[in-house]
Amino acid sequence: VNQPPSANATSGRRPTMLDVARTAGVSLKSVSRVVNGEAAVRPELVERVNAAIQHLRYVPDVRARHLRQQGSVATSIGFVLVDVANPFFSGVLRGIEEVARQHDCLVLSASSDGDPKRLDQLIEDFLERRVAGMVIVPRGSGSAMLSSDMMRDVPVVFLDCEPLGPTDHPFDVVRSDHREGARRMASHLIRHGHRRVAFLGDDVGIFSANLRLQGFLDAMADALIDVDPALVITGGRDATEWNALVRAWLSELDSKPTAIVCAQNFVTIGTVAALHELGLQHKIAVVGYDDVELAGLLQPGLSVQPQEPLQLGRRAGEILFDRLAGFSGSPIHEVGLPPFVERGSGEIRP
Amino acid sequence: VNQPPSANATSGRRPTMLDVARTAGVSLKSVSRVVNGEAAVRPELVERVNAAIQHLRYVPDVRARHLRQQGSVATSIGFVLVDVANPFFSGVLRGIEEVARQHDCLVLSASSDGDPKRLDQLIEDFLERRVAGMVIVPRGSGSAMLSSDMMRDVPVVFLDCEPLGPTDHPFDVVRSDHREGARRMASHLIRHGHRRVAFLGDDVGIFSANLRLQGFLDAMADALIDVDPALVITGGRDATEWNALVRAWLSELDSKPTAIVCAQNFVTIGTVAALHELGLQHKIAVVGYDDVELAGLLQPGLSVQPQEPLQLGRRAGEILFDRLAGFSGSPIHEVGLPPFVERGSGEIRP
DNA sequence: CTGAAAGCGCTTACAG
DNA sequence: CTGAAAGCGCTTACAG
Repeated sequence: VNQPPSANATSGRRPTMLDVARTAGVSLKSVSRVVNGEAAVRPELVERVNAAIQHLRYVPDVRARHLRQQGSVATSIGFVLVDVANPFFSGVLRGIEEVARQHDCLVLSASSDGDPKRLDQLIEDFLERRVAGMVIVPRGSGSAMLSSDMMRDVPVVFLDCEPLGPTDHPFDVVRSDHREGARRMASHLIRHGHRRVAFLGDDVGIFSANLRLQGFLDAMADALIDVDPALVITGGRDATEWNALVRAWLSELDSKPTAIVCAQNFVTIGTVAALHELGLQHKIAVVGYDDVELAGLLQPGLSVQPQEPLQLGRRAGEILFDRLAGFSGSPIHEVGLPPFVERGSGEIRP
Repeated sequence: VNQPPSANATSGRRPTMLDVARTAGVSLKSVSRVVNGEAAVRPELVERVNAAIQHLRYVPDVRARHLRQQGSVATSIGFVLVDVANPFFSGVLRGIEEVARQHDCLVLSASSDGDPKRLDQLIEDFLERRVAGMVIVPRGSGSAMLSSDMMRDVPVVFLDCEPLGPTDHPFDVVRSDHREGARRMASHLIRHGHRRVAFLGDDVGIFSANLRLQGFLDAMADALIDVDPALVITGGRDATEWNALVRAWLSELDSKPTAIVCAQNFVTIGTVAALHELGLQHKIAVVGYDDVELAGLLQPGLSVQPQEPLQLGRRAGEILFDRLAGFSGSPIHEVGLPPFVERGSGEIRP
């Protein structure tokens, strides 16, 4: 697409360090010294080399550099997330990126869509590229990678989820307190007089979704309320599906819920839209896990249990780079939860 | 963090192809053949090699592979965006990622925050990692990279923006029709009876923001309306800043606008919040560039000129891989615009 | 069908 | 302060 530079020795291929050395009339090693900013080089040589670099538009090849250096410096890390188009994950990515930048490190990211095969494939892809470390959202049970020792020598921080299964894992974890968050949401509704409280969320095969359901059940049990199985719904994939699902569900139901716990941002968006379309937004109380843009401007305002995606990403990044710097303490388990936000929808009484 | 595998020859370092060859009792080249799925290998050898690979948990090093292969296959591409936490850009990233996946290619992405120095730094970082191609949002005037021939041999697709300046560039472009979109928004408001129409947007030093302002001015000129400079505001950085800015601006203004064009998603969110907080949401008409989550559930619903981030990303990715496959037609300029969406806020009359 | 040698672009370890 | 040689982990080009 672009034109090659004015005639020089490197027609076609990119100039190499040897090309620079020849142009500058010095040895390969001297160029290497200049490129890496090593002190002990005669200023006049530095001049000549830099001139040659400028003239040839030489850009060093970090892949070649690291082939010999082996893993001495981190040049890129990997982030396996579920879907980068979900604002929760893109917020986390931004947080990781900020920490990586401080270490002159770039982030390779990819969406697994919760498919364990794809998750494993991506982890392998990252290993093949020799990322210095990985942040992984291990959603998708049955991952072979997570249980193998394939990732030895590569620090891993689990974010948002942990692998399911009985065995403990040796990795660091950064996530919100899914169980306590959901418990808090449900008991908030119960405290406002509700007993027919519904739970809408992702498949319970998902670590975070499972804990959130547990938290919901905790609150119901604490209040001695029997859970009506007809009020526990899972399986929507996006906001559009949840909208349709909620409308069908509410219209078929004999005894409607007076309050709903939405366990995730897309669930919340679909459900709130459904309630508005049915004209029930002032009748049925709703609380959502994850904050949503414009939530405060709805009528009623949407009460939520927020997460702090940017902060989660930063912490995961910091821990990862601590590991890369040699920190070898026992696995870190950072499980936090910002305060619940009341905006109206969660304070509707039955 | 993790334990090394049971005793084998590669204590400490990752196993190499040579380790596999020794374990399997074959030559280096035979392992290479098996790893790359070349046909002409005796089945029994394939067995032995695969067993050794399993045993050692060997993962090939693609960086070493490509050192010799040079740019024959694309293993990663770069995406320089403005802010991955902005849903517009994360949607685009998702679209690029989908196309890259079809080519077994990973995406390296990074946020420039619109800083030209950072933009140049990121482009250089990507070149150093020898990405096969790049999608770039060239926001930030004064980039040296974009005007140099530093990127020769590396296909580049510009997304959302193009470099500012008099000179033409030889790169492909995928973006929405900023000027026409904004013209449409303003003339929609004018058609509903407004003459005091305000424009709130990013700095005019930004390609897209500039065009959107032009489109606004086009519509005003077409309607023979003089633009009041007090009604053209730029400079907010995020929704929170825009909210404060709009409230201050509206309270200081003698003659308020009856309608507002918000040129970007964060501008829209901040402005709509400000109007709601001032109780003016039914008094002043608003239209926004970019669709926003929950926009349809507000009172009144938010009318927008949407973009299709996923689609933009996909097209940029497709064009990039066409170039990588050898397509050498003249630069592609894809400038599209989905239909305007009426939801109420843009149809308020003065 | 299999393998020994040279080379990709750089760094390390060593000698001057 | 400078450079020639060996090597990082793989592939290419060639010979058998």
